[in-house]
Amino acid sequence: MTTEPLSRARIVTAAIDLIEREGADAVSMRRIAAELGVGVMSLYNHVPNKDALLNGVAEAVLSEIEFTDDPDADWTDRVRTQARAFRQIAHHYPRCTMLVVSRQLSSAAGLLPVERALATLRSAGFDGPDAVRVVRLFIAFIVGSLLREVGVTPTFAPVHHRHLAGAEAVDPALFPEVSALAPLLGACDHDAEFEFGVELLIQAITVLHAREEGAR
Amino acid sequence: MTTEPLSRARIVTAAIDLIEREGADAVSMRRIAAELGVGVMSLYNHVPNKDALLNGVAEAVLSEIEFTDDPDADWTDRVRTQARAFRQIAHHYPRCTMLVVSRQLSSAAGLLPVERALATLRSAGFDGPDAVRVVRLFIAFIVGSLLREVGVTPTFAPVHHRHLAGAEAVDPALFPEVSALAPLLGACDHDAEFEFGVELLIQAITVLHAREEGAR
DNA sequence: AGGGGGGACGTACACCGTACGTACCCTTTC
DNA sequence: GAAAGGGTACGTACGGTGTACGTCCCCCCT
Repeated sequence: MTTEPLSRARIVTAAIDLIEREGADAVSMRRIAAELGVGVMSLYNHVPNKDALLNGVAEAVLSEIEFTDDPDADWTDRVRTQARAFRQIAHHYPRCTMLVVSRQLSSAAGLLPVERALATLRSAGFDGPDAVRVVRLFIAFIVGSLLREVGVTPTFAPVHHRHLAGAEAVDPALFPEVSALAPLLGACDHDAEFEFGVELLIQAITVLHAREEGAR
Repeated sequence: MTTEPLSRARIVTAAIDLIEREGADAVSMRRIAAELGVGVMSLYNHVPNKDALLNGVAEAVLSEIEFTDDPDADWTDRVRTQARAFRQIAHHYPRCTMLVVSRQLSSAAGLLPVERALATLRSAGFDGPDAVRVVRLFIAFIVGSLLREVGVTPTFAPVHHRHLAGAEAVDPALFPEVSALAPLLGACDHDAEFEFGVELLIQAITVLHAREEGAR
């Protein structure tokens, strides 16, 4: 049996697999070591501590985003594409999403998406401050969307037909709107919801863009 | 000494205090018990387990949002006000924000904000599906903003002048835009950033609103 | 007065992250 | 060839965690 040498990369991918298979709570150094058929303390030869390992996981996931940027396309299309690319994480690594979103990584992995977004906006004619503002707006929207999609943020979905028609659903007297719109709130087409948000944002920054062009 | 009887409420507020004082990592059943001058296992007479306790914390924080809704105001003003009210949590309980945002609570506490938002939008003339979409859009934006504000989400701030002018900052060859805009990325006026986003979103849904009115 | 239920508490267990010491192997140097 | 050195794997051990379980005591109700 060719037991290839332990390495940071192997540890990180083992952690990712474990998280996707059993959830973030299942992650422990012992568990990962067992997964790799290795002593617990051997991990520490390649990773300073658990926290750094989780940062590694976040970076690895983040750096798998495929940015196929076509510089000739319309800037709105490029923005659309980049936003969708970012959202891919939630599909490829649903249970790692929380991790990616909830640790700030000062490494290069985290900077690439920003670089691309800024380049797109700058080349479209936005000035520096506006480009930064718009990027932050998009990131906030995408992060919030991913969290909802991953099932973690308050979807604020009502009790969602707890199994049967649990009569204890929502008190229509206290929450008239919520209970009236319960069917809509209970279901969520994440794709459609995301696209709606992206289009709305793009349209909004388009008028910002027009204003800048006009002022020029 | 009038040692008032242990209660779920007392436990939850002790947890909130502890989190705000020492951060979420400091929370342990033993720690909270010590804080209350009480045996560890006594807590379990009022709270089924730690997870439920943290849910209680999230609900308590969430339910402290002050919604002073003026039904006579312009609907855009009401939306603005509600968005800002939600953001207040980040200021009152900065270190609890992550908790509020990262657990889905199916209790009534989580439904109130949605109820208010839906009511505002419906009374402004949005139909059901659009109202739900818009609420979700706003929640995504606000959640994402709060996470950034609380310092947890990838601000994607570059190395932020690590102490001195650390020459290892950002490679301008790899990240030209990021390094060019580093001063802007390094600083973030959260208030301004939030207002920018809210105004842009409101403006965007205003045209959606106009379209609906026109079709009527 | 007696009985019963609920709250407070101590002990115990399985698991966690990781500091530290040890044994091995592989490479480099004489 | 031998010796020396460094990096890797590993076991043990410590202080911490959540919580299951059993015991005690007090208060209230009959």
